[in-house]
Amino acid sequence: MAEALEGRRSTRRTATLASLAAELGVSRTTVSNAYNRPDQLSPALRRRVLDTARRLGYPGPDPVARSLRTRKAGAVGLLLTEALSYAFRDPVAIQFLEGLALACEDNGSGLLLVPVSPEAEDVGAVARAGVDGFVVYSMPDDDEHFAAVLERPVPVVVCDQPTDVPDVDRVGIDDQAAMVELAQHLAGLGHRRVGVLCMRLSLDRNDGFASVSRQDSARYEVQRRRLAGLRDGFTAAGVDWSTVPVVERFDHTEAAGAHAFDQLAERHPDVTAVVCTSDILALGALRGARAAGRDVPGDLTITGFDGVPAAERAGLTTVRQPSLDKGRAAGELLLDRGDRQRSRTLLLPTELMVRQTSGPPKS
Amino acid sequence: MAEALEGRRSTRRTATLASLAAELGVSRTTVSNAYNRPDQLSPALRRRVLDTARRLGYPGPDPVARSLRTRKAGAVGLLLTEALSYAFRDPVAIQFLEGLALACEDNGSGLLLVPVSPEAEDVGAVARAGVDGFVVYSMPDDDEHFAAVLERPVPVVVCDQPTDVPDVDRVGIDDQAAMVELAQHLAGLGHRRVGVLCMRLSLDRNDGFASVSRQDSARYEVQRRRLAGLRDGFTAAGVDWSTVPVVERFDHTEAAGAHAFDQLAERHPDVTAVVCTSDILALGALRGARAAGRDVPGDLTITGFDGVPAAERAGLTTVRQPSLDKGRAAGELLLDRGDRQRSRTLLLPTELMVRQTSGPPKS
DNA sequence: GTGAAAGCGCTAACAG
DNA sequence: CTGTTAGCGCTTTCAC
Repeated sequence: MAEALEGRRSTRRTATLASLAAELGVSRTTVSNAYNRPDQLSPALRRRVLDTARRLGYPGPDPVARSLRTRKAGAVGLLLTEALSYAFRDPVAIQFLEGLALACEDNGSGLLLVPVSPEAEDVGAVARAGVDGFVVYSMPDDDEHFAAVLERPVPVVVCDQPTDVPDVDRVGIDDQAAMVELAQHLAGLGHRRVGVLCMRLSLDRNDGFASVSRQDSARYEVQRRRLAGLRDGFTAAGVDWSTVPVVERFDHTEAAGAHAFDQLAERHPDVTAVVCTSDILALGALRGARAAGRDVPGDLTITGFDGVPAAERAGLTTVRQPSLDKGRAAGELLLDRGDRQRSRTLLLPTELMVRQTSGPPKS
Repeated sequence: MAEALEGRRSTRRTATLASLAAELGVSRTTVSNAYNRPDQLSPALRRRVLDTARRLGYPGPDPVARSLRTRKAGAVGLLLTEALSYAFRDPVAIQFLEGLALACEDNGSGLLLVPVSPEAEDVGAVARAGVDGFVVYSMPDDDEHFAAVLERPVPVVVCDQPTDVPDVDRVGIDDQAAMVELAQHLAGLGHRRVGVLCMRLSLDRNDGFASVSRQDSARYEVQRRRLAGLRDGFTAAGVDWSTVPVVERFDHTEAAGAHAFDQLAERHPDVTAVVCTSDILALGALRGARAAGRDVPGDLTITGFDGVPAAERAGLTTVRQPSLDKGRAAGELLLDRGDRQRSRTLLLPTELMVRQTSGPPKS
């Protein structure tokens, strides 16, 4: 980045507040006031200062120097699970971003997307971010970037995962309870032979079946809890969870969902319901199932999680979560003045959306 | 923002590089080197420095102070047409963002979304952004925020509009030529009675027909050029452009597109083709047309512009533009070292995608 | 209404 | 390999 930006425009690095003051024969204070406290000087003098500034090409107080002095950067840092660019492919993340952006806007704060290189050791980006606080979106347990955030002496708000971090506010949903509810819905319809499609459970790629022990030790708390909710709900309905096939996918795409469905269906052709831990996966599964000639919900039930717009269009039965509200709440939690006593946790409501991809089992 | 972030965590503002050095009995340089130039001191000493830092709760060099000293912020600022949050609703903007994020990632730069309040005078946010350069996405002519960006002594890259800004690089497409091609396609099919749906042409809301003079004086250059392209293309086919109805919409949503279609169809029921200057509008028009019982493309042709995923799914005939590439190119143009001589303009290719919403006129 | 003094916390020559 | 010297550009009491 060093010389990268040494361009045409940047060469006109010219006047400073001090040189302007000298030129005008006034003190630096006065010039500073002209910009920051217009009421502290006569309008005439202020006008003179600003005019001279323009003539000298003085661009106004340097933002970085001001930040150093005032001890505030005017920006919120955002740390994301994946590469920065991935966020713009995931509809849930996009909605979260929109909500967060809204909160920042209201506050006049900038939103700094912290570059987290692919698998980078480069924790440096976190240390180098000039921000007044961090919002951390859905990180795996024991993430080093997150650890780096915690090192910084600024407030932090986590969305979703990980939970139970001392001195850190959090906003999320009750993933486990939401899944219990979904399981009850399906069990109520009569489903007993179910299969599950879930997102990655650890940092190492495992595109295939996930054992119960792998499920329980998942490094992604959200997935762990969603699976736990399904286990609780189905177990209560008399299903032996250890017999329930869970297929994991590292990539979070519809294609992955479709392929995971094939894998599940091949080995367990008898399942009557496929529960997916995300809408994207479910949408893919739906496509895969229909491509395989299955009738949904006629002879197969498929459900998702998240409540993205595409799921609604597809009539997918799913659990809706307020992604945008999570973003806004995270921003507000970070930026809101006031009662910042002990760490707060905000759990937002979810809603089971029964639509057209779930029904009673065929037989 | 001031006290907003004075929280639990932030109170542990403690050691500085200087106090650490004092504690260790070494110079500040040494401590600085421990962080920035590990090769400049013995591993043993470095370890001692780092250990003591941890013990004292020293979080490492303050990013803002470092930025002041090194004269680089490590971040790129992004200025967007609308409120920050709008960007996350527009699929074209999202793709642009993704591309830009990719370029930033590669460079290890942060991406700072500059908060531009709704209709804010608050140009201050631009002045206050600690960034090494700005990417400006599709701004109207004579925008004051953009003007504020130009005041800053840093490099600037504009995407799309406005064009012809001195000393500023630009990336975009040839909107006019792309529309000429589309017009030729439609004229070739035999369409002579056409109608147009376009995005806002100025900052004041005008949800209705736009006169030729309003078209020509549009403050949004992209819309101006797309309309000009249509005019050129259809005029060449013998159409009197002054008779072509152009319906404008301030909001860029499918609902607006559908409603605009109704408005057009009511007053000009005889048009055989509706050309929209964006896919969103076209998707809305398509919905409106079908809701009105029209057969597309049977008795009505509808086209879009942009090439968003939803347009592909809908089989919409449109002009595809490489939104992601534009974002990446903008980032690279800003960050790439090297030949930064005079201002560069990068025009990316577009492609006419003839799909299932265009066909010969009915009669 | 205006100025003087005192750094914010850090890095970068350049000596040693 | 380590320390000295000089600020980066600005804001902010606190007197005048």
